[in-house]
Amino acid sequence: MAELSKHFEADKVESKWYQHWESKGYFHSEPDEREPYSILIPPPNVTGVLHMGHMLNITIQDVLIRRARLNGYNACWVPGTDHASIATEAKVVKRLREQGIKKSDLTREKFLEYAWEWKEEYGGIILDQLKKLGASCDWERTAFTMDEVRSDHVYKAFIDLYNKGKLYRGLRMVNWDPQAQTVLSNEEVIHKEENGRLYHIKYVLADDPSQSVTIATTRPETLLGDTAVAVHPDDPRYTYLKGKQVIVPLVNRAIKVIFDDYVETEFGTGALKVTPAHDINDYELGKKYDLEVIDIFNDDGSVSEAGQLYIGKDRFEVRKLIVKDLEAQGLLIEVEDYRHNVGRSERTDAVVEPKLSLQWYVDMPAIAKPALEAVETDEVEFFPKNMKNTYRHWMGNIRDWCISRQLWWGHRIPAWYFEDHVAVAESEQEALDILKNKSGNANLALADIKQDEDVLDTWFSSWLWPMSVFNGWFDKKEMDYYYPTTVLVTGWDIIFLWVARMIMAGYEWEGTYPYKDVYFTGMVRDKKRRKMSKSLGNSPDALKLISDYGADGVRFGMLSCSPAGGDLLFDDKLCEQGRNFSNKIWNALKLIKSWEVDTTLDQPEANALAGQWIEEKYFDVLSNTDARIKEYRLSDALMQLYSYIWGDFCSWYLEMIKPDYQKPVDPASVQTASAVLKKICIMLHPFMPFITEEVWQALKAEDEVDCIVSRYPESRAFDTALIGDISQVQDIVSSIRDTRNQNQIKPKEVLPLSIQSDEAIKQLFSRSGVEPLVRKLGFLESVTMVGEGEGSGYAFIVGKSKYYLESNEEVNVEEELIKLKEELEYQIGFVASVDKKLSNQGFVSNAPAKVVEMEKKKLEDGQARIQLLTEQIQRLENS
RNA sequence: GAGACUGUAGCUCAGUUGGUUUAGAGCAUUACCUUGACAGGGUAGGGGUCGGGGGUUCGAAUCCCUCCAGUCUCACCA
Repeated sequence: MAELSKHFEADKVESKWYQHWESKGYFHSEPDEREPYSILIPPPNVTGVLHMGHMLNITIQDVLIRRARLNGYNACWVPGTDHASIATEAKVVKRLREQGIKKSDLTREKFLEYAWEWKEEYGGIILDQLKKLGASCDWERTAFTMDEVRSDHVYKAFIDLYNKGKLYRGLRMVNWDPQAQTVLSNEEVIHKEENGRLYHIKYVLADDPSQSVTIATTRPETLLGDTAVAVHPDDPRYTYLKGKQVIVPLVNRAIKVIFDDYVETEFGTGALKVTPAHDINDYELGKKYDLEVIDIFNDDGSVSEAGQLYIGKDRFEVRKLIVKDLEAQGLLIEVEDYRHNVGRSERTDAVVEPKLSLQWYVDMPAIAKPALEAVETDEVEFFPKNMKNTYRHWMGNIRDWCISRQLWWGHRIPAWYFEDHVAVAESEQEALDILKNKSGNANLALADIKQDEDVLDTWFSSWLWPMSVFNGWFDKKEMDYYYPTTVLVTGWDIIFLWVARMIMAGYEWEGTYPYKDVYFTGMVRDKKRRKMSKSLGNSPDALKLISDYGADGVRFGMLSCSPAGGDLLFDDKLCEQGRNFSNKIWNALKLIKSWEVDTTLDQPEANALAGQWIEEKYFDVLSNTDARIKEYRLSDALMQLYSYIWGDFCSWYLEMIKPDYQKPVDPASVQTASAVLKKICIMLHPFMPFITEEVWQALKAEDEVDCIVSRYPESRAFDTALIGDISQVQDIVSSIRDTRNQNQIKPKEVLPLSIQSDEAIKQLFSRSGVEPLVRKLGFLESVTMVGEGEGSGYAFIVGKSKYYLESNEEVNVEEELIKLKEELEYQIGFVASVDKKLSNQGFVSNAPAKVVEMEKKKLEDGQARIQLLTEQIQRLENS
């Protein structure tokens, strides 16, 4: 074998193995007789580039899928992207504009051509980036929400819901994004407190200009569309307004005054202007009092003809102008600063404009029930559990889902119109037949009917993802095998947008859940707990991180701070730790490989014991890790492996069996060390696939398979007595080191040790290999059993036994006494607390026998230590 | 406004139905050691009255009440 490099060279190794795995087809899955383990990627936007959230998400999914593969499941991880209507259309429009092309100059078909071009060019970038992280997705299955198979599902779902009466077209007040010029669902509107102003404006009475009423509004520009002023019926200040009309300033329209207890007398002036076209509450008032609805805005947020004034100017510009004009006319009474909630578009950040319009809706209460129950009963299990609360609350108050979007990029709504008639159909021809029927006009031609111009909300395709990726409605073969999938891994921020709707869709069409478990990851934040964002510039470059720390290092970093649900405070340091960990493993391999083997040597007892121990401990860790992962506690699982590999394997085990400098080693020890390191590779592989494959390859036999497709060792019982004994050995060795440390004795200066022998000690040292092991690790010349009162040198206590490290140095009696007395004090306190417990009759009679036993043992041990300490103190004082 | 969650070492967090040596881990920190596996490594240490206050219990970080601080979700009154 070629000389191993000083450090683990991640970049070379990663591309090498990824290509190898892919070319061997290890990531690909086909239904077979094995049990499936399937995961669907939460499809990232085609517009996206890899960011920290993806990295976390992908790493977790890859851990689960690689683990399933190693456990012998037929593991299938389906990747893909979603078409992201709003975001993608915005990017395409921008790109066209840069080329001097206006969207409005293009036909729908031409625009879509450009859009597809854009998608082909950029849509795959993020998937390629996932590969850099080591994602073992089945790339042959890569899906896109707008490809043919997926689209077929979307249309079918729409038509089916419509036919079942669970989808309708209705006139409603919607959230309008004037920048993207489309409607948004409630979930796409982000409400935040912002600084605004409350304008007090005077409306004079129509029949008596000397009298007036002053209203308060945050949006003076909407007065152009006012059709009433409202006050509370019991408000004594406004009784004079009964039966009166007031004049809308500037436009000079006479409107009526209405009296409704919706108005809060406390707020503002207690008088409210009513603009039914531009406020949801005003709209309700309008309906109640049959008010005129004047829509004063164009789709881009500029004032329309209906506004009469400021026509064509933007709403925020108009706000300024109108304030000035009101002031000029003496109608602006007061302006006060006011903090209030403003809704902005999640995608464009434009202030959302409430707007009345005709849109398509899904009747959510009609389909929510089974999905709510499924989560309540843990048929679909949430990790962490408390996400159930959030889910329950939203599902219990669910509102209809507005699914039309006034865009071109997406699935065009399969609805055709003729006059007032609507046809929802798979094809234009079918729609024509329906409309002929509905209108009673048999001569209706294709040219007479018109398809809806709008497309569907992107989530309307995403919610079908668990079914559509397997072509589930048109071919049962894969569907029956892979569905329901095993687990969904996603951020909690899209629980409503996506997760809840997917569960609903699962029950609506398949009668069962889309996945058994949902693992909600936290949001990645920076050290200061700020959300990672482009504008803050605090989001590390994902690819740079990988090149700096290696994919394994970054995976380690992401995982080691990823409690489910909580925030994840990201710090480069964690990746550095991961990189160092890779390096540590690499060097363990180097060490073992560097040993010269002498086949004539027998295995020393100590090495045999060490080998047994590290093997038993392996199975301890294996079963522990297994339990953690079942609960999706990946961070814990990884920490277990980290401390086993770094602590037990490298720091203890390798030191135990290490031959003296430049001495050869026996074949059995190398054999065990290699075998355990190989098993470590399998165990760690899901977390850190590259380093483990590399090390595995260096150790594996010619005819052995690659690490990625090998099998986990069967979990088995392990020898707890042996593990306990070695743990005692470790305690003894640590105490020896501590004693040296505290007394400035060189760590490797070879000294004799005597032990005041007792039953426990005899038993421990009767195990073959214990004595030489203690000698080797403690740098001891000899280990001698002595009787009570014998032994000299630095004394220390482990368990309830006394040890003496003999040294040529003069023992500093005074210092030694101080230490011993401190220790004695602690032990006395300890024993007192235990004794207090045990002398409490309530405790002894109520606590379980096991607990009482434990306390008695604590007491005994403590008392024994007190005795040893007291003796030692006396001895020193007398000397 | 309604609800949820969190508060444990300098930092990030574990602590499973109240009971395993008078509270654990990782990182950071301190001292010492180390030119032969290790972008360092090793060894050992210091550091917390578990947000405050009550209560239930033989026993509370863990259960209940209350206060304080923070985070988030949903809904929103101009």
